[in-house]
Amino acid sequence: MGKQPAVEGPDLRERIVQASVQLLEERGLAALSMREVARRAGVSHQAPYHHFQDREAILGAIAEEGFRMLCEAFERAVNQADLPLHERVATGGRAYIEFALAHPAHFRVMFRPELVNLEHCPGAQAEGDRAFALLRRFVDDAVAAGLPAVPSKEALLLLFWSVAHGFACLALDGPLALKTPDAERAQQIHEVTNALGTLVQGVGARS
Amino acid sequence: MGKQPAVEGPDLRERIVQASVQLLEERGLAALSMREVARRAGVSHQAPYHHFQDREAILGAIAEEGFRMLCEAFERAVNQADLPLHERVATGGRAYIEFALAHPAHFRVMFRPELVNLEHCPGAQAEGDRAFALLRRFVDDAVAAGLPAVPSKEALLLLFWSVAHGFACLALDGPLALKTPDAERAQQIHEVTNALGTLVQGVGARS
DNA sequence: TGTACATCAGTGAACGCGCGTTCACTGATGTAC
DNA sequence: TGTACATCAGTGAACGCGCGTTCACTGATGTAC
Repeated sequence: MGKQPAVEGPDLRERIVQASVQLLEERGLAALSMREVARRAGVSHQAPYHHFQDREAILGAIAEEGFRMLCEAFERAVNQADLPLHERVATGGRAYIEFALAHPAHFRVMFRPELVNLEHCPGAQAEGDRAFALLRRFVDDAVAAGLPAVPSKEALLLLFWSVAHGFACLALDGPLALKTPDAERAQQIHEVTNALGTLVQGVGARS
Repeated sequence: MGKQPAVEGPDLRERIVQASVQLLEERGLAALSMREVARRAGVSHQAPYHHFQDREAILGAIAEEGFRMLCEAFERAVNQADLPLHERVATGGRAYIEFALAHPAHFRVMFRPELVNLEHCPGAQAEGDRAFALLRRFVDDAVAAGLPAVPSKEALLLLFWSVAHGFACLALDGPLALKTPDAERAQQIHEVTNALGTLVQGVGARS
């Protein structure tokens, strides 16, 4: 029971998501219509409606996939061999930024509630919460390792998040996208995350 | 020569910009069409074309206005009475964030080159450069006041910018927009900017 | 001073286009009896 | 084992809508002579 009927090629649902991501990266949000997606996936313009109620549902699936990838990348980076605290902070930020630059379409969709109301997309909501929990644990660990929680853990969390998120936005869509040649981007990421690490180190954490 | 013909009410050009900002704040980018803007400004759907070639030109005018406002707000905040360095850093960040939250439509348009190619909008380009120059001078002053330029001035500039920009994005469009009630927003802004100030202070700058 | 012409902001009808949406259909798979 | 029915992914024609764009027009202001 519930066995799927045979489908030619990979799952159409998955193909639609892939086509949407590709479309977003090439031509941006405004170009993402149900009809264009169907065209890209090589099916009739009605086919996508069997898998997604509307555009927002497709964006929700992309956001879910994005949060899952971000969780993986962040966890992998942070759980590396025992690093000193300031390097762990720099590494975590780097993982976030590199994820954003490697998956621009996912990243843009994940953080715009006007596009994807997460309440309509329980899967994306859950993955987003998981990512947030990882970040919270990261800060907890940092404080346990000697970082003073000044003025509060919440503020530190927001500070770390803001640095990584802000740089990602500036590099992805902001003026940095034009000002900095791609060749210097990696260097720039290292410098900014190291600057944050240095500040963290300076504030008195030596673990 | 070149004297403008009489116009009923305020300049139509200005009314179109205002209507566009209002439309962006109420219904977002996707709702901004030339026809809808004309409707809001109370003129025929062709009238806006006498002042703006297309949608991008309107967005360019909004970006220009936004950069001008940001320059004003930032300059006012930073040139206040002599503050110790760490407070000057916190104040600068606060000005940036508060500008973004007070003028969401302007802010969103200013930092998306896919929407407004600044090369097509020399006015916006110039104001943007001016804002960037202010930021550069802000960092120069901080370094002159004792902040170690580690690993480089560029990196410090990007770090400060990223913190303020990242928080603004998260609060405006990101998950923070939903998670944090408006009443706590001001407190949150203070905490984050103070956390940055504390780090700056800890790194050895005492001016 | 008047006359004739140029300029320019704004109007309103008409067009073709891509969109979301509705609807009747096809054809394969699964299920009841 | 067969027959009859249900389900469900995908098709393709048809619709009304808002959009950008083209075009001929109006009416006020400015300019040449």
